[in-house]
Amino acid sequence: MHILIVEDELGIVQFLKQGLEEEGYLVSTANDGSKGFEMTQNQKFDLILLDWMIPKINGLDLCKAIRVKDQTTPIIFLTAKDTVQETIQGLKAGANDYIKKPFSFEELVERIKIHFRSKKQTETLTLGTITMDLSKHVVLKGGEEIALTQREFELLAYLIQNKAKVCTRNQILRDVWEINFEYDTGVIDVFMNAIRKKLNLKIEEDYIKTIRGVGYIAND
Amino acid sequence: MHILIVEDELGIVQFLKQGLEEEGYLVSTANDGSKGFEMTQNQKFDLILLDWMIPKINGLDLCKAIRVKDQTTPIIFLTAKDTVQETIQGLKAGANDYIKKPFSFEELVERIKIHFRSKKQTETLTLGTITMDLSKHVVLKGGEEIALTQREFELLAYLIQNKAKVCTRNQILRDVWEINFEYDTGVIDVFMNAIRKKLNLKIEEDYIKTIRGVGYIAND
DNA sequence: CGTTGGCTTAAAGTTTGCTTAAGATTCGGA
DNA sequence: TCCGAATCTTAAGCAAACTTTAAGCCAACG
Repeated sequence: MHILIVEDELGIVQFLKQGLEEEGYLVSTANDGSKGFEMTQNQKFDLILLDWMIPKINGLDLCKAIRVKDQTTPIIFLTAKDTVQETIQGLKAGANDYIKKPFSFEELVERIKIHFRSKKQTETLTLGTITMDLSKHVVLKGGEEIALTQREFELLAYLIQNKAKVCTRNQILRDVWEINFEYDTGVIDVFMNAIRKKLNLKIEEDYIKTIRGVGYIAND
Repeated sequence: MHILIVEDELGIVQFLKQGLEEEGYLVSTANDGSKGFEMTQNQKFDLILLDWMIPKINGLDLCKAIRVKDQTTPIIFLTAKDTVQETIQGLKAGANDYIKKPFSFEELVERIKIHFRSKKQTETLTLGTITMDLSKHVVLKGGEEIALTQREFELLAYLIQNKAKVCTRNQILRDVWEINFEYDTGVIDVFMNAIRKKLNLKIEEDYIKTIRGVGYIAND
């Protein structure tokens, strides 16, 4: 995940760069608007943090300029405390989110994560000896490929993404089947059965446990 | 964590309420603006979800009205797809965040969590040497896992959540069994017995006391 | 010491989840 | 476009686990 920070205050830049790198992100910086624009045109970033008050080209115009060619990369504005008006303009200009200075670093990270949620698709998930590559749609168990159908794949991915948390039947229906009302015919059971069978889970590797009366839980 | 939902579409309300409750939040609802306003004046919520188009008082005016007395409680707007303009007005009126319909439930939960970050949210309950993790549905006593059934789990959690307060049999029946009329066959006794037995409570660690003629009380 | 309320136990009743198979539905290729 | 295969969904039987009832016993409190 590659983040671009466009900001002129050196202290803030260092603070952000270091913090985000510790979070595992690749971070590039630009200390003025035109430099920032140049960089966005030459390479692809996964997210852009944009200060409002920057030299050469201001944040708002830079945001608009980026949006001419690229409507998808999330842009988060860092706005000064009392410039709600400007924030609003930023949103109009195509920013996805805003965060007011002074902000807590934790909150910023959470905001960033939200915008990465949709990109999570490229991630690989693991559960014990099981590996899933979401982008390639491949499941391996101990290096051997397991053929899963679409729904089976989604269900397994969902459980792993919520590793160590109980997933209720309703939650599963809501998030995997996108059924938003109480309605249980036992589909989930059928799919759990199929997954367990295909993965050939032994007793000593019951990565997916049933919690009677509640739902299911995945755990290494 | 107590969330207020102000929304008139019954389907959405139910969907949100159930989902958020499963996430461990306490949820109250109001189906029009004036009801919503009344509720905010009479009690304190930790977060407010506000639809734009609601009867009696619209979301924008309600937001402004709430902000007269209360500038801190986070307000998240649920806005219709193509009303960016309105979203902006909402932000002006003092909302902290906005989310566009149709939204993914997962994203909503993430947004809510951000606003709760400052407040600590304990997902684990403790009682003496006993620990309960609600999301994992696990009970530990001195590090050792204790297998409880669904009802046993709920009952124990209820007692711990009401630590140091007497829970009458009727309250327990109402809140754990969801029986809202006087009706006692002695089920509670049976479950208390089972819990005490499984937790193997010694005399010197009688975390759960019986109050004869009244009910039960949990205390470290 | 008798009455009341709580504890304990076991058996009956109920629910839940697993499994299987058959009926829909979807999708791709001829 | 139509057909066949793969996938998804429904439904029903069964077994196991859980919940409730009920009855006898015991302890607390007057």
